[in-house]
Amino acid sequence: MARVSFRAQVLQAREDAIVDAVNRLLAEKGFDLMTVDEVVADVGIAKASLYKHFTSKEELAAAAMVRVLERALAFVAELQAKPGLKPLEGLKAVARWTMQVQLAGEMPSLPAQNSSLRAALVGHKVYMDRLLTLSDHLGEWIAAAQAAGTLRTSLPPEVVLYTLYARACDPVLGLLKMSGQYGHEQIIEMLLSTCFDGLAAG
Amino acid sequence: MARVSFRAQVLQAREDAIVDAVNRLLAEKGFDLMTVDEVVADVGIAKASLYKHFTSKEELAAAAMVRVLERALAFVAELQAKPGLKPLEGLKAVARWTMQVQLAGEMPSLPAQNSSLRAALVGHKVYMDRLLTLSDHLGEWIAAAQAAGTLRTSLPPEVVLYTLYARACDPVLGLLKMSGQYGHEQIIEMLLSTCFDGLAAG
DNA sequence: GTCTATATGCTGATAGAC
DNA sequence: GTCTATCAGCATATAGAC
Repeated sequence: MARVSFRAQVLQAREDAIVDAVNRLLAEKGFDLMTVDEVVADVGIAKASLYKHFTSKEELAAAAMVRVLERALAFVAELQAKPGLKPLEGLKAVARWTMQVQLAGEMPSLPAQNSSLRAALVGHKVYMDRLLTLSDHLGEWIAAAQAAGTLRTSLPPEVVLYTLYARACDPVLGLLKMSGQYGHEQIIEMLLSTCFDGLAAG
Repeated sequence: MARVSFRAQVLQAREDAIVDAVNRLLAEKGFDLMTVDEVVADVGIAKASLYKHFTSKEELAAAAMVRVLERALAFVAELQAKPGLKPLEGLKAVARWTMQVQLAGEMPSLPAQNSSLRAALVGHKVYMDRLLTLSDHLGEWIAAAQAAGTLRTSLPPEVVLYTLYARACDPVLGLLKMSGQYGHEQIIEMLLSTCFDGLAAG
């Protein structure tokens, strides 16, 4: 195990604080409306200092996304350690987890079609690695669930995967939360139900 | 019928051209990335002229949304004129229509959580009127479908309504379109299927 | 109402001293 | 690496001549 100097630990802590702030602001206002000035004001450092750690606003967003993806990967690993877990249950658990993160105000929201950000993200090696790794794990569950007959085989795995990812930024969740009529657990169960069982009567 | 002067017609045509450009740019880049300069460059007028018609960028977005909502209302009216249309079929037809508009690149995309825009929209009388009118019509179909047993009664009507509205800005559609593996009609049928029948096997 | 020219503020990003 | 001070550019919105 490599020794880590005290100085390096302080730097790491500062970077963590930056990513914390970025993550919260991204969840709150989204990428376009988040400004670097807000980030530095939140962390309590000078803007030039931030740019020593991260070279652009896009890289800030990528760092926040990487951290969320790694949390997701950790959650998936936890699930996979359970023996006898059915693939469909794994998929539902992940969908539930993304909604919990969203309700906690910890899910960064990136514009679906921002060109500058998309370009930066697809060119970001760590981000792409985490995203593809997660997709691989979910893809295995999807294939297994389809083989087990618990997931509809008429849908291409890709469509299932995208549909699950979309639950992480579903505006319906925000609307229901804002209405104040339902508890968090209730919202999650209803959205899980619409996602897996659909709107139509069985 | 009121007589309309030639001058007024020209002004109306110009406003239509402005809303055309706004609608396209909103669909293409979204509200935050759309600039008023692009709009006026697209229409071929001076910026000050645009601000004689619309007093702010938010009002431009509202005008585009009003036009889309009125197109939706016209579509609903068309459907309601058909005798014997089942409520569930009406809801599916509307969902299909929103996806077609989206695939045609004609669906304005507004940020879900932009504060300045949201405030302007909820304070915009015409926009709110059209939105509530449409919600009323869809709400009737939802109630009728639940009464007829074709729509799950375990879901509050509000949740169904929001879920349908969310199909109009579903990122899954854009991802599938970008992948290039599926035709437009195929994409729509798959997403309709996930929406109404769910992901799980029946 | 339309135009040219401009006001005003804020953005992401840097220079250079310490 | 951190800071203060600042840059250059672009955003929305407006003044004032015609």
